[in-house]
Amino acid sequence: MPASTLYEVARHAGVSLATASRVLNGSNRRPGGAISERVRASADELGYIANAQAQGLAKKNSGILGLILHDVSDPYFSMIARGVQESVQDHQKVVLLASTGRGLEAERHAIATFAARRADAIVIAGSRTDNDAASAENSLILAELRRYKANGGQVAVIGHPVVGSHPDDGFHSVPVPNRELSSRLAADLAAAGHRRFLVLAGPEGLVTSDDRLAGFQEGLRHAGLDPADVHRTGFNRDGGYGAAVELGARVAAMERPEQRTRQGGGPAVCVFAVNDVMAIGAIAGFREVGLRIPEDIAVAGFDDIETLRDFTPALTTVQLPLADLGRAAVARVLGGETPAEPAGIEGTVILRRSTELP
Amino acid sequence: MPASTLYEVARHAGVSLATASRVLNGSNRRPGGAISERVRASADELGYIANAQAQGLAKKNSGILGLILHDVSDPYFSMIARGVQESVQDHQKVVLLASTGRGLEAERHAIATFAARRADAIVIAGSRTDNDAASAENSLILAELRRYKANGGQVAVIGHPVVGSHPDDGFHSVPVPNRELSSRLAADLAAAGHRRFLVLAGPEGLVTSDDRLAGFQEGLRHAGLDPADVHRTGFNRDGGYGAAVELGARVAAMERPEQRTRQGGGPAVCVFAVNDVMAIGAIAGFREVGLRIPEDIAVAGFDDIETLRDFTPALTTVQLPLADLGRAAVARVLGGETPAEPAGIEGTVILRRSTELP
DNA sequence: GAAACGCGGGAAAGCGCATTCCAACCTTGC
DNA sequence: GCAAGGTTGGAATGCGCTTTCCCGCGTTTC
Repeated sequence: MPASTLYEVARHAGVSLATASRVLNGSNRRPGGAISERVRASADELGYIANAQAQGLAKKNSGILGLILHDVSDPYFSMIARGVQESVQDHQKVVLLASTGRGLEAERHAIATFAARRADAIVIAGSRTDNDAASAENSLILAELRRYKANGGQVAVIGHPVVGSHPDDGFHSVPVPNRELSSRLAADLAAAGHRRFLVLAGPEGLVTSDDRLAGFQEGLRHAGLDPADVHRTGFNRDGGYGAAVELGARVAAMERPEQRTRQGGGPAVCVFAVNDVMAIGAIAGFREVGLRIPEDIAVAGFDDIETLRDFTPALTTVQLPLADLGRAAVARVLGGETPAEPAGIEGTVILRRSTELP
Repeated sequence: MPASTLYEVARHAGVSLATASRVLNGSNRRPGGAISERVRASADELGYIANAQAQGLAKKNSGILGLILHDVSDPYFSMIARGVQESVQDHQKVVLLASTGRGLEAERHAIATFAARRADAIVIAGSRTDNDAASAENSLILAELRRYKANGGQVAVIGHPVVGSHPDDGFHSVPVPNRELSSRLAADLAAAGHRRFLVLAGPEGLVTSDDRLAGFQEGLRHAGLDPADVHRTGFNRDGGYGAAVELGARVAAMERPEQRTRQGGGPAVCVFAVNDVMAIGAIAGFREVGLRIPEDIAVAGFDDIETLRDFTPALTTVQLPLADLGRAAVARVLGGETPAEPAGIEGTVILRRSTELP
């Protein structure tokens, strides 16, 4: 029992294909009431379901939005995915998902796949990588994106723009103020009394990580403090864990500068892990080597992942409206209610127990 | 600059449409070497990208797998999504995502949408709801699924089968041994010395929750213990939190049965929250009212969510190979390397600090 | 009352591709 | 050397739908 076609519905209702099409699938010409009734009844009776592929071929749009993520199971991305998904649903479209596992070639491939499916728009989330090793692949990605755009597709990137892209390319972007927020985090931490810092950053060239690092240092400088030490590691939980185990003892042994003047304890060092899962890993690692948070060492993260809100000690972090990021990206490419927020997305520094001083 | 078509490539290479089609998009007839070369070169030069919609229309499959989830941002589902995504990628297909937010009508709509796109297969994850209120919508879902299947689609359900479905329907399923594992958890907890239990369950009719509850009681019975008290609440973090705040004081005041015989403390009650996020919420709630875990009250969860592995105290839970669940579902519907695992999926009870007795 | 007009419905031309026939060609085998 | 069988490339058809164009009809206008 193959699905019934529009043609069958038309015949069953005693009208032409054109008429059936007009009444069932939106057209600017609405056939007369009686006929519409009849067609709709026939469609119902036959259990007609329009073939979206054929429609897509005939009209020139597919109703598909392609979403490219590094990893759906990462809470950062899954939250963005949720925002995208919701918005897209409002637009009566559907989302096609691709996970790249941070691979640039996989990303290029995903773009090509979406292009092949004639996706109306593509939203890319996830940090760009910008270093020599990646430059060849970055330009392939750029080329693919340009071709896609030239064929009428819309592109939005969440976070840093595509490496090498030019404003004229017309790629939309939803900037994430990583730099500013990290700077503010540094300022707040300094204001709270922290003096020495260590940043657990991702690999060099990972733009999000680099931005957060740079912003943090900037904030420190504004506060009149020395720049933080930097330790590069994996941009994930294990990176944070490994670094903590490796550095734990050394870091804890550092002398707290004002220990002489101000009585008493508190951690000598405040560690800023450039994202929450790294921070969680780091905390686990520090504990592994016998350090207490925040008594022996303070830890701050970035993202404010929902699942981690009940973590103990409560994690100091920067809240990012992840779902909104996704929604904003969709608004950029599919139009609709784009509020006055093209200016950007807000975030908030949240100081919690993990960086508390006695 | 519209995308170039196969026809243009063929003309550019001086061959027929048929030949070009045969060399570029897999066919069982491979044209001769020289010609293939030429066609491929032309395609390259013109930047040809096959139109998947047209291909889908001509062949009768779309290369699309539809994935239906309750909520992408829920770590349970996002992990399944990851498994599905990976497998699907291996099959050179693409995944279409739908989130229902636990709405049955949304689920039906998602199925219809996927059917319209002529998805090759549909994978449904997420607990079924089985109660009177849902029965009308459940049968609509069932009807939609049957129609989809009748048109040649494959269906796989992770967890409990579709409510009302009959084995003859031929829907694949990836059973999750919720009952057995909960039973085992109860047994292990009993063996560890716990005697009184409280289950924080989801709303009645939510099959996953009901199964875990029933299994737990069963395990308790086998261990010769009294059945646990049951408190129904939301199947999410806030449900756990609310219940904990509400019940905290009362629960903590309960007398530990063998307190007379065996010296000393330990929690009087062990709380089993039917999923990890509820457990986390419960822990936060209990703390809110001044209770310590596990000294004053023990808490266990279910799922072993990855992000929660570094939680303190480490959460006793049941590990479920979520990504494998997704992979298995894809294997069922798309074939391929289906190991000898159609028998089912394994899980493991993991006793951690959150239920430790002194 | 005739001409101009608007409107509702239908015929038909694609959209970009896979695939079934066909015809021409090239191998074989005896 | 010739027929039978196997290849190979091409013409044509159709997948299910949208949309343009056209035609016939009932209205309006002077």
